[in-house]
Amino acid sequence: MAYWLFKSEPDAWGWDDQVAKGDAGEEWDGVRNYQARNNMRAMKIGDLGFFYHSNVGKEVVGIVEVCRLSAPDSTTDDPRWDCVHIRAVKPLKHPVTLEQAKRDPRLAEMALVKNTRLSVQPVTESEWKVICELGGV
DNA sequence: GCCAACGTTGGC
DNA sequence: GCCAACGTTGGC
Repeated sequence: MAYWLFKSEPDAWGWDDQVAKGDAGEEWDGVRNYQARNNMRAMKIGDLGFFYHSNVGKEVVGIVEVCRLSAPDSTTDDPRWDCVHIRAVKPLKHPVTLEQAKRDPRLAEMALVKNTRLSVQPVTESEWKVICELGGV
């Protein structure tokens, strides 16, 4: 079981939009970055991830699950890009802000803190537990 | 709205 | 294969 983090600007695609898709989930399209794509290619069905709101909120708001392996991105004809589908699992009781993550020494090495521009990131098991703890899950 | 950080592109 | 120019992301 691996853990991940998905970033989205809530104005474009937010947690509420994700929840509205229900168990069917939704294609995580639009990624045009090799590192992010490679992370998605490494995902397996059932892997869990955090749903992070960038720009507006700057906080982890929920937990999602990978429900379809990486496949061609329907928003482009460029064969280089593909993406997984994810579905909402549950919200965090208390969203965990970027500020909180920066303040917690246990999260100092987290990609969210160190590599702010990567839109799909791996999360270690210990980081996962810390965020869940802070989020009241 | 600005700008720093970073990734990608393209000329050489 | 290097590196300058450019575009994009995302925090502030």
